[in-house]
Amino acid sequence: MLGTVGTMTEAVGADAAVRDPEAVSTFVERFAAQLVEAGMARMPSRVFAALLASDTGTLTSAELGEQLKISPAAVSGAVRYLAQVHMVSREREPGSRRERYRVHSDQWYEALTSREAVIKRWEDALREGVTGLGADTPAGRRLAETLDFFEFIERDVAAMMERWRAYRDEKYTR
Amino acid sequence: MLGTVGTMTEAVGADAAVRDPEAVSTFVERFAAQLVEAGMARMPSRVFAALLASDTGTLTSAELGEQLKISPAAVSGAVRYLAQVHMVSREREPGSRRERYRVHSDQWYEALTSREAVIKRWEDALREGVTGLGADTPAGRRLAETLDFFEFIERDVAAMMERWRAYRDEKYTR
DNA sequence: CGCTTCTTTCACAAACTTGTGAAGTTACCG
DNA sequence: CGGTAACTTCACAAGTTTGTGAAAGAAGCG
Repeated sequence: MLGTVGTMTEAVGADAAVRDPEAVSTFVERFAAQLVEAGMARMPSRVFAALLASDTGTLTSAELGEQLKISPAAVSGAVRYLAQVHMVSREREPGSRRERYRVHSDQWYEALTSREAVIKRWEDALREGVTGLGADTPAGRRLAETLDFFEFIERDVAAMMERWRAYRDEKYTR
Repeated sequence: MLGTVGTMTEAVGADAAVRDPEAVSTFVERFAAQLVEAGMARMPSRVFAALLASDTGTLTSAELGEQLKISPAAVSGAVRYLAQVHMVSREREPGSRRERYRVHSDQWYEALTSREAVIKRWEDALREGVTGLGADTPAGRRLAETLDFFEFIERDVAAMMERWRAYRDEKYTR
């Protein structure tokens, strides 16, 4: 498999030719390393970084495998994860078996910051804790305040993202 | 459930005696599980949750080991990590060999949200990427916008924490 | 000062995670 | 419909991570 592209008829964009692969690789590995440090698994991190550094913001499974020197299986696993957490979306160009993966700025900022599901589950655990330990105990009170904090953050982050969009529109769509 | 409720003579603190260990344990394990899911290692998560659920907000190494059924070595490792990321502080009561670990709300909120070091390193990697790929390339532009986003977030999170403190003071210190 | 109590360090076995080759599945294309 | 390109699933070997017991290291106390 991977019998070197040959036919460039596909992947129409193809201005990619002159990009310095060395520079791309350097960025990909460095940025991925930071994501790993922040807790993300290795392959998803690398795949995501590669997409970020692509000109169109999209890559096919084969391109990812070749660029990162990993098996199709690894690409598949990484992409499944990334799609699940909404950091990339998958598209299939009609009339092809190839899948394309895309990083959509708007979308992944949201995914990154909102982390809503995560916070929601923390809140649930805290709420149970307040009930279980008693809202009138010292520990219960501490948990309640923590819960309060998360609820505050949650509201405020939404507002922050609004401000970001406004700021960006002001700056870029002009 | 609640098997041995018998020995309530220990835990000298007047009202502290009757805390239901079952309820505490349930909270600790559930909350810790959420922390683990969010990327934190297992032992630090459990130790932190136990501190959160304690009445005074402090526990000794021995208490942690007993409550969580882990070795002193495990406690030591977990606490070292938590102290490093400023989620707990260590204190030694004068005239004792016992170390006490404390969760200080103010402090760990900051630790949780600021994540400054992390974001800073992401920004560095992105900045290098913009330079390496060229600020005038499509990919370079994408990285620049991402960098822009992080810089925005960073500024805004600081303001958000201010608002939280104001809100909390309004609510609790009265 | 030496004893005792508590904490930390270290080496290692067990458990888990990761990425792979290979087989299996899906769906375009002729 | 059959061929085949592309993606996914599976079982497993290699590599990490984790938590432990044992030994070493601090530090109050007598």
